[in-house]
Amino acid sequence: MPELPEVETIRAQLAEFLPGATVSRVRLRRRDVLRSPTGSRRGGRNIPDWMLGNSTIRDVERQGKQLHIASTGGRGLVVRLGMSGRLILEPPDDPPANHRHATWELVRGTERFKLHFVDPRRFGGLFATRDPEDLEARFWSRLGPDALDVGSRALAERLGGTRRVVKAALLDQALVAGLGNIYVDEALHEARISPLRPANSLLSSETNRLGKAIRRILKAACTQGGTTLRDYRQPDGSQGAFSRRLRAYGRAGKPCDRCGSLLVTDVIGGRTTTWCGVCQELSTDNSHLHSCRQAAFDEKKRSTSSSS
DNA sequence: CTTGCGTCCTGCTCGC
DNA sequence: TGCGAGCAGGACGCAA
Repeated sequence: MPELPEVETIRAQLAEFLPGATVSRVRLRRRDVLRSPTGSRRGGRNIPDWMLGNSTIRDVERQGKQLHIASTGGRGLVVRLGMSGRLILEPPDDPPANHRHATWELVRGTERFKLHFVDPRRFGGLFATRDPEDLEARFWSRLGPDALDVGSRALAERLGGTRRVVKAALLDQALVAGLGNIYVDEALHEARISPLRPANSLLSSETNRLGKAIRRILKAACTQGGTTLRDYRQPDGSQGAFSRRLRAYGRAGKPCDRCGSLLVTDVIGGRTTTWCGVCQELSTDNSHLHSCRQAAFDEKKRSTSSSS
């Protein structure tokens, strides 16, 4: 399930191969995967144009979880990966994957390769853009600041503007762009903030911690090539290595690695959420309690590790 | 306007 | 061993 670090990993790989290459042929096997700039799912005779046929790739950009493949002529293609979407660079002798809804054949000098858009669950899609202004107006202006380097002040301002629980607010791409279920749980755990806190109840000390946690975790995950769970793969087929560093997501019932309490789970903001009910505090004025518990936990850890 | 919930879609896991 | 139910989740539409 690609979130910002996964999409950034994909962007970086594609940015090595695509710029300078020309699209010699396009195939769209499932028409409803492509949306024209008017929103139509039927591009008619324009499909090759909307899919960048005969144009040369200039750059591959990212904002939040959205990718944009820009051509030198101004047109572009926003790629949303949704849940199960993948972009696969296919060496000519690679076995074909199922659910290849779109394929681009690319040429650069004597070099030829294919790029496939694969998306079994079809939550993702391709969105044609006419030019950079169109991209800005219909896509990127609707996203909040990119989570990879969101400032703690910007974050505080935006969280302060909504009464939703902080878990739901952080999943909203218009508030901050790039977080999904995994990294929201990780960031809230690291920042010791309960997912149930109303977003506008956070103190500035807490939004500072949260901002730091978001940036640190996303950067670490980018370095590791993302988190691989189920569907996600890099364009070259390799897996991300961040999975084993998850401390909250997917660890319901297991001990919190900060205080030892068992992590709890519930549906919050429509998404399965895992957190520590003890050290991710629900109220604002008991951080002293937290530090006491942590000291006790550290003490316990020291004594058990020294005795074994 | 803001907020919350149902829906889409397929593949995998779990339980009987 | 086989099969069906349940779950996973990003974004959007609609309702309160």
